[in-house]
Amino acid sequence: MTQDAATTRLDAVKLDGTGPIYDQIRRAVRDLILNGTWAPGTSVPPEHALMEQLGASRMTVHRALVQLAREGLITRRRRSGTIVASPPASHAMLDILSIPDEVKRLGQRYDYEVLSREDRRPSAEIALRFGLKRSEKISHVVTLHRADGRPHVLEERVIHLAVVPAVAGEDFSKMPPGDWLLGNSLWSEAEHAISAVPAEPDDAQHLGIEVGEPCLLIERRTWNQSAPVTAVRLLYPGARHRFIGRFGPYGAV
Amino acid sequence: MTQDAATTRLDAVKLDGTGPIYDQIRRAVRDLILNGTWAPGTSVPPEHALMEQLGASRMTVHRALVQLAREGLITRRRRSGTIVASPPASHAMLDILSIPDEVKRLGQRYDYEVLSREDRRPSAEIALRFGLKRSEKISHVVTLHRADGRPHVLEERVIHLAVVPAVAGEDFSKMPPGDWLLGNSLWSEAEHAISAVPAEPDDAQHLGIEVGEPCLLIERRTWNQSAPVTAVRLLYPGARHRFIGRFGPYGAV
DNA sequence: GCTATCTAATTGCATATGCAAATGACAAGC
DNA sequence: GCTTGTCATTTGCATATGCAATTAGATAGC
Repeated sequence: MTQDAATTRLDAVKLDGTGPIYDQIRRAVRDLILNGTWAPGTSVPPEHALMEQLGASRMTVHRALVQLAREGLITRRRRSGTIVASPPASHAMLDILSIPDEVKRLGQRYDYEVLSREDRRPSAEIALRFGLKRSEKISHVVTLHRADGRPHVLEERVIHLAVVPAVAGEDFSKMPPGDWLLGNSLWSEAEHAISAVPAEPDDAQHLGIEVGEPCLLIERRTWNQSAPVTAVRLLYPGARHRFIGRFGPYGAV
Repeated sequence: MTQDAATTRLDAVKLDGTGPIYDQIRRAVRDLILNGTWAPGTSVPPEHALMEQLGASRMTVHRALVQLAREGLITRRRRSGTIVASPPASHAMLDILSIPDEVKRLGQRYDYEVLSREDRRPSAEIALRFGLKRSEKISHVVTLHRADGRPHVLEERVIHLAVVPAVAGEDFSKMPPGDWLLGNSLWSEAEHAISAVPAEPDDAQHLGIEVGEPCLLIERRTWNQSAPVTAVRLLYPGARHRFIGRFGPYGAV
């Protein structure tokens, strides 16, 4: 079913006069998508409409849209028109991915348990671990994910209440925090760090492994327009997990 | 200094007649670069020349070259023309990178030592570890890299002699195997796997850590046109190393 | 109601044309 | 030799035009 075109207001597209016209158009549309003005699934005005609105030739508009399509922000089909793409669920080696999906892809049964949940200013320990200011109000959630009943990964997460206020009313009983955030927050940038660490006593108990056993630690922080959204530490029992990626010398294969 | 244009034979560009013309051109040029016919640093024929040779309009040729430039395979400058780019030394989180560079970027003094070197068919143990057939002739090299005199990473590598025959005459006294390969082989595809493992006794001794201490293991295999080139296991003391990457929801930031 | 057909909206592609911008090469002048 | 200026080459950008391919939606026929 086609979306209502009224959801993408044509006059929202504004050029900034710097650089080539096609690139001004590209950036204008890109920004409308990234800041959520044009939501995924809504339709982008057809080339003719943009052409008249912006006073550019169709080929110039076309060039901008083709490039956005190659970047994956929009998808285009003849006659149907152009719609805003949904951010890909997974890409490259270590994308933001859903742990339920990750487990199901391995053909295992998934379940999870929220071990603790606190909404308040961070303790000194948590502030240190996640690089927070003590004054920032956050939600702190610890979740254990299981595959076929066995501990799969231990997730410790902070969510910035100022950026994602809706989290206050969510108890993560239907969906673990990572998946809930995918649908309830926007992010424009992420940073990963991978390291190998020995399991601490608490971690070892939750994961059912020996203290000191090697674990793969993935620390991820995400921002939206430079405002921190969430930070997470994912602790995987090292013996059971590998992360795999494929690519070519110039990037994509 | 500009390269001799004679190194890029114009008649080497052949279209295959499938798909849009601009894409045929793009693929034809891309293949000439990837298979080494047009070496990095050599100049690509100017748009006018390709246009006449191929019987396409300049805009069509232009479109193909602009796209290749965006993909990073060529670099273009007005008046100077178009030259084949060198593969980027590093990109994204876990690219093929030079360990000397990695150490120097940390501001530390680099040195290395080749611990062993054997050119022959693989032992059962090595074949298992790298997924080789016992019949393939390989070179097996173990190298310890140091930063400020301290062990930094232990590298164990196999190189396929059939694909990189020149390795037989190289003793890696001037340059470690990874860096030597960057200049003496081509690759079109790579696969990484990251995991956390406990240090084995041998590893622990070389790295100066305790047996069982967590280490980050990076296993990388590279191919050129589906022929295996090299496989390497890089063992980093986990406590001292992290790998960091940054990106946005749609890929590049 | 269901299906086949037609129509028109929309993107995809290629060409031709013209001018702008950057700059390597060379010549002129000191 | 050195600097300065001019010229020609090459890429960058935008427009106008025309046709092809796809297909959603309307229409006609059963």
